Amino acid sequence: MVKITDVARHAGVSPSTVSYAISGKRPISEETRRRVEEAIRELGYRPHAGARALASSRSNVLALVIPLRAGIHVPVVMRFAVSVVTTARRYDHDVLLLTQEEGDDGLRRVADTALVDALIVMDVQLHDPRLPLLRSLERPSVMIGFPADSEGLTCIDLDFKAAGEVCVEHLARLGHRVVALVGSPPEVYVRQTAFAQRVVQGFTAAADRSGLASSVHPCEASPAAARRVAEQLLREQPALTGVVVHNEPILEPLIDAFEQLGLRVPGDLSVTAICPDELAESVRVPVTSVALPSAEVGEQAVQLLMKKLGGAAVPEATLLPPTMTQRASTAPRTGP
Amino acid sequence: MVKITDVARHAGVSPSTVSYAISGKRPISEETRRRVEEAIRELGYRPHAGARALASSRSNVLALVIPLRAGIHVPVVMRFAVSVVTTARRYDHDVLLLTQEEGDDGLRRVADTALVDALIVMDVQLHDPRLPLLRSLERPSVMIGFPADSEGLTCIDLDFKAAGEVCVEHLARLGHRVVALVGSPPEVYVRQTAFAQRVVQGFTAAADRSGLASSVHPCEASPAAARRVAEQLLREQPALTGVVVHNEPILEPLIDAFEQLGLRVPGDLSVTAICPDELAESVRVPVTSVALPSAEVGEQAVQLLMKKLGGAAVPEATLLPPTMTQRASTAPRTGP
DNA sequence: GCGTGACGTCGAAGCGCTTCGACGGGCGAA
DNA sequence: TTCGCCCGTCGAAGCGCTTCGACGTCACGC
Repeated sequence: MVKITDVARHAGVSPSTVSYAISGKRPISEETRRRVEEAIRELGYRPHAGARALASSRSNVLALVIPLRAGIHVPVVMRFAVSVVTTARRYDHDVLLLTQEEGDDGLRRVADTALVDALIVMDVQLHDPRLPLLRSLERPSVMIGFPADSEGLTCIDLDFKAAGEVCVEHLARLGHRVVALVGSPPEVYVRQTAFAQRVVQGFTAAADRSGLASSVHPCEASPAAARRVAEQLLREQPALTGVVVHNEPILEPLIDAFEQLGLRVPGDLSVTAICPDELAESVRVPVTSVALPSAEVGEQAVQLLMKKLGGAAVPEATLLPPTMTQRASTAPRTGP
Repeated sequence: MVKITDVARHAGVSPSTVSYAISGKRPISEETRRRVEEAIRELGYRPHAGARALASSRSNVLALVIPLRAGIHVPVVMRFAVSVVTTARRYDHDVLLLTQEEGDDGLRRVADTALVDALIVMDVQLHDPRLPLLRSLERPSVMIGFPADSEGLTCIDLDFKAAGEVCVEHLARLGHRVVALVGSPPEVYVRQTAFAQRVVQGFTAAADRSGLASSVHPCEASPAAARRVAEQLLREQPALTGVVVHNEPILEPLIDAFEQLGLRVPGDLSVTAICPDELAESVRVPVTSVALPSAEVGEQAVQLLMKKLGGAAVPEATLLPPTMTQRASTAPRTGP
């Protein structure tokens, strides 16, 4: 293994000079820097991560805790993770993967052993049991999603309330008067994941504001459940012409179900969704949707963390504004 | 930060004794071990990962390179990753997440800086550009999938050839005489990912052995493409009664397409698939399938790596035998 | 009774890097 | 001309841990 002293000798300088040439933490003459860089290249020098971490008390590694529970949409998690890794690399950091399963112990372990400098936690619940730990940890963290009380924490997510509103407002603008929200599986509400409830809030508030008749329906992530909900909606709200879907796996099955029940999309029924663009585009009838900006959330989460590591203050809450893309699944209301 | 000297003082022993008590690398009296453990608990001691890595030249971290290209099925990758993390934890290791995108440089970086002790590489191609690097690296690695030449490497995967054979043999046993394979998207074959070709080999070989008429059809991962393939099959092989599907996203759309073309599954057409059990079970007609054992592959990959890190020899190739689960999509051939 | 090991513990020497204080030389200001 | 200061570099002191050799003790066998 080639070490910093080898580089120093080869470049005719001291090890500390090599270190400063690499880190830029002290001024180094152009000439010396050149010689050092050349020596590094010629010898193929790579600083030892452990030694670095020990001496500088910075590991340049971030922890990412991913969820693995029922009701989460895997591709979204994956995109998010990839975006975190990619962004972290831009800041010369790596990413350690933890599973939700490890829980508090896992977080404490990687933080206390100085394996990581900071943490990113996904799938935050309203009363997430990890909150006290994250508050007490000496290392900065960012949460994806919002707990009930975000005091002293840093959170980021799509503004799901606004997303729900945007969907309703779009439908209202098209003249629809009776709308329904088909939401996430019941367990998602039961465990009080904030984003699901926020959508409901936004949906309901906007419907009330616009004077629309509305209803909310949690739904299992199976085609059969989708069909049941479709039938129920038609039975209970025969005047229904607008639907908002916040449940990735059943988006397509639900549209199928409506069509099989004799409703054309968007002819008889307009559908909007809150889901990744990728999914919205791949449905048979491309769906007007509010995008789930996983890549952007991941990128910003890392940037927030970098700021905190740099000692800067960051806002406690970052809500990404929803952006709606109009596709083929919505149209002005026809008929009476 | 509480360090090993604090623990030593508190327990009335020397730091080296604490170290040995923790690692068990030298015999320690029961009494001393007890005192040390108590001191650790009372002080909340956590060994500093960097210091450990520096002194022992072991970071206890594994690198996992995940693919992000088109044509791969995200949930499978995710399950695999989770199983790697979980298994690694059982061996007191953590997992660093790298993306394919980082390429050779990324691998070399984490290996050369001693950030990781060993590497797991997914989505290996027949002539994977990373092979020379992995061979030359001083750190052990395991590949998920098989390159054309696995000399000097350690590879593990489902035995896809056998999987293809098992599917055909199952259909043959049910009396089917004309079969087709609907495979992965063309790009998967173009870039010569071994597993896709292996399935074709097994499928073809078994069909020939059993004297079945057979054909092979790569297929894009879209419902529209599935429908086109279904139509084409009916046109070109009107006597077709058995289909093997090796393409997760279109499994359900393909069955839908067949049924819309007037073929009942399994009445008129038997369908088997190579896919995760989870998917096979969630289709409207549960599909007889060979499981994609991502969790098992991940677990065994880590175990292989641990053996290599322990200095033990491991087989170059590990092929997991396919296991078929019979479900509702296959039935004996009826008619003439 | 003494040599021989095994056992349990200690002290010291690093592992490879960062960082702090110091120092010489050059330059501008007084 | 001299003082002070900044620039560029060096040396040394750790960072917190593991590991190696050494040493004292005890039990055992001859």
